Amino acid sequence: MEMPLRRSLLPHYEEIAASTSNAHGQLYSPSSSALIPCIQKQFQSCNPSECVDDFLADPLEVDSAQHAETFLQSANVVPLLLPSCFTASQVTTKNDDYTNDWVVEVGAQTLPHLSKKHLLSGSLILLEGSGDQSIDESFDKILKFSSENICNYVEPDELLEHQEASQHQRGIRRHLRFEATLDCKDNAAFNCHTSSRVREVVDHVDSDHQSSEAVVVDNEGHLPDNIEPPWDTQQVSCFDQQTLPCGGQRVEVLSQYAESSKGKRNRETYTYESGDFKRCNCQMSRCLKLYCECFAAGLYCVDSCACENCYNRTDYEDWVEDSREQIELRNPLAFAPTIVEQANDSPILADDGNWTTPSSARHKRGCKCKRSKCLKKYCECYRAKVGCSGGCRCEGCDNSFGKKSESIFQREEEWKNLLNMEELMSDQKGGTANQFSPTWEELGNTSHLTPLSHQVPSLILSKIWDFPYISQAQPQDGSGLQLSPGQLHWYSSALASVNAPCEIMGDGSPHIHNDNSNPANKLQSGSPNQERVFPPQQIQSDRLGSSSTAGLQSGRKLSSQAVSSFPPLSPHRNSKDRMNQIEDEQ
DNA sequence: GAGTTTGAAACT
DNA sequence: CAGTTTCAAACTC
Ligand SMILES: [Zn+2]
Ligand SMILES: [Zn+2]
Ligand SMILES: [Zn+2]
Ligand SMILES: [Zn+2]
Ligand SMILES: [Zn+2]
Ligand SMILES: [Zn+2]
Repeated sequence: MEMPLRRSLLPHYEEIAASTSNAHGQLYSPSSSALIPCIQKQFQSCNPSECVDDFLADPLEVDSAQHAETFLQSANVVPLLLPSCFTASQVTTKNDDYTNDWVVEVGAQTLPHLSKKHLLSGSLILLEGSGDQSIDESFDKILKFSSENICNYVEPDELLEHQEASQHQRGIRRHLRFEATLDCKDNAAFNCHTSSRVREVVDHVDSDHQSSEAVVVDNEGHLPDNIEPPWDTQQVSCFDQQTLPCGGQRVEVLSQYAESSKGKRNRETYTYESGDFKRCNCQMSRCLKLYCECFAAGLYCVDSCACENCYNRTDYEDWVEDSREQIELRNPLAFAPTIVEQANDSPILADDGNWTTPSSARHKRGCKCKRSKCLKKYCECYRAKVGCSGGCRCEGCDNSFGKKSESIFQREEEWKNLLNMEELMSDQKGGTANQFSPTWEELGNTSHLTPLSHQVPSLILSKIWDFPYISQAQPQDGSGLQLSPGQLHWYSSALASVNAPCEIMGDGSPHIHNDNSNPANKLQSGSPNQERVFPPQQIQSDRLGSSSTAGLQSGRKLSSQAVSSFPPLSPHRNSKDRMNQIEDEQ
């Protein structure tokens, strides 16, 4: 199916999303240079009802694989420049009011915790244009491609009913929504099949067409973030997994668990074929503490969350931000990636007779399990589907992904201990004997110590992969999730620095796990996983440099920031105060 | 769905 | 840093 191209110049649109998505629903992040020069070729708003009709009638029955392949070839672009960083709706362009330059933003207003100061120089660099004509053409193709999945629609912002908001943002907003989802089910990068799954469409009524201001709206609550696309690779992640055209109507994808009446209007429900979208269930934390898995993963809560008194919403972006900062004050690495992949360059002979290089991803902080034996999801290591490491303080570890005692880290520790002992021994030679000093005999049998391979940290997986629905062992595109600014930072800063990603086999488990409780497991069973592995030094340097990004310029507030209605912000209020204020509200 | 168990996060 | 409390998920029935 080839949807008509809806693209034209729309000078009255100040801001319009230029996201590029293929039929897999994945966002393609064009190689930098392309974006700016071509960005003025914008999308024409389609007739809303027509769009919706299209959308409902034929939800992206596109020959996606072929299309994507053709596109990629013709575009002559290397996928994976910015894999799985953001959703289509998180990429926006706008004309800077002052410089008249086109600005590309990745998720500034859509990423929940993201303010402009968090915009990474890396991603911006990637998106800044060079004027290269061939890339322009490529991007043209991208636009063409994505335009089939994109349309505008006008909707009155509910929040504009707030006086405060309307003072700042009169008139309508033009919203881009990419809120249907696609499955991608193939281990080949672009050999995917797609299917749309739209649960719920919420009608909104147009109003006030007078304003020329167009704001790409936040994507609060719009997508089944935790949809479990059976990505088999992260390689496909140049594309957003969840884009669909949806004009004139606001399409919300809501969980089967979501309350059907949250004051929203005119709901019309469609059902997904499958999927478990439920997420957090917080009651006391307001989803502003690490207790909340959404918050901890750097995601906004979604409608499928069953949380109460949730502040982890775009409406409360400032509180989210404050809470983040407060937590990072306590632990600067609180939102840092927690799963670190260390490439084990010692291939082992797998059951199938092939040589494989087992992953040695480990939890950075390690667990402290006492009763679960690291055999249940109580254990963070097990939950992340990684083995326990020397960093774990677990007791009676029986982690089936790798016991602490068996980990290369443990072996490394043992070797270190051994070497320390040797040093002690050599020191002793000229010194006084110590009854507690080990003897060479006490150094014992080292036969159980397997030789250490060169263990180079090669992949730092974002904490987002810890999220139950996005496990590291089932690598999938993180796009579509509303990443927090910090999350985006950790992630895309690493990605932005990548020069030549290499690949390793991604299934880190040397063991066979039949985790039927995880739908993603079912969907991806039997497919080889591949993960991107990034050069360690760059990641390291990026991470070290991460603390210096706070000084990045901040632009005008974006829609989601301006519509916060609870409670009014005091300009000089610090984080602690704000959090206390929240406490007081209770 | 209710109740229990668990270990991280938060707090002191 | 350690001990305690709080919290929400995982688990059990
Ligand atoms: Zn929550
Ligand atoms: Zn949530
Ligand atoms: Zn919440
Ligand atoms: Zn454990
Ligand atoms: Zn562990
Ligand atoms: Zn363990």
